[in-house]
Amino acid sequence: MAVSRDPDVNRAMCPSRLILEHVTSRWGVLVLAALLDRSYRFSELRREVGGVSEKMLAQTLQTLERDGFVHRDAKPVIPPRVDYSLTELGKEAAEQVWGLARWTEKRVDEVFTARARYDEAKERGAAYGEARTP
Amino acid sequence: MAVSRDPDVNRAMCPSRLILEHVTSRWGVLVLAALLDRSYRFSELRREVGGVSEKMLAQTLQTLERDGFVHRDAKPVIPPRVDYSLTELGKEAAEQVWGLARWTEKRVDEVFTARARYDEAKERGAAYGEARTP
DNA sequence: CGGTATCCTCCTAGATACTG
DNA sequence: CAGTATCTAGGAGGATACCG
Repeated sequence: MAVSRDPDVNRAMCPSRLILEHVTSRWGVLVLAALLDRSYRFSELRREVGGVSEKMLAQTLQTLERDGFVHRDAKPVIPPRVDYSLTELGKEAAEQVWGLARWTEKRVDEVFTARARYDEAKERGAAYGEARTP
Repeated sequence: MAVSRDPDVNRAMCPSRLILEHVTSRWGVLVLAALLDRSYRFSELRREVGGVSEKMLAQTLQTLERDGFVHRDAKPVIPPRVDYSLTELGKEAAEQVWGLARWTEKRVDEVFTARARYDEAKERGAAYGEARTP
């Protein structure tokens, strides 16, 4: 039988995996981090985050809104004005992922050192010709 | 100019983003969580995690090893025996992501409620025919 | 301003087959 | 047992154009 066309459904063997995916997604992390400071308008957020396309920002915000992390406040004025802010749940989420992000930044040097060591070891292995069969 | 063919290079505007991606990746989370309990052999880990292909498990382990989170201990015996365990850095990483995962699990009900509310609101919007132009 | 709709291009996960 | 090599479908995400 074919699996569902909705990727969210297929990966949802564990539902929390999906939520994790949403909040740790490339733009999800940055959006949550930005909104932790204050509320933002769409274009403002786009500039703040930097490098995100309209499509991806809209998609990210919709996902986060649907999950109950972000509140969307669309004012019926012309020109349109839409403000995004964190819900209480979203604030918790943002603090969690931001905590992880901060930890990661703290350890980035150690990771780089580890990588250099790993790559050098590989290099040496290749140099001493350990059973390479090309 | 063309950007690099290595996705890790392109996404690395922020190096910590990459590390985050490695530890929160689909299988990364589960591998770290498993190794938090004890060390595992390759096939053992494959069974424990469940649903992971050999290729993806190998790739995940290599990435985590390169980042300095996982220690690979290959014993020169026949048949081969390779044990994987967490380094000190990896233990920290695992605790961080596991913390996030636990938080997510705790809030999964609230997220589902939020989603139901969101979907229902969309439904109603469509039902009352608000300016749909198909 | 704040989005959608459409197209299009890579990337990546997974399946399969093979090796030391 | 513990992986590597190769192939492929399809999904993620960017570019572009358009709408209310």
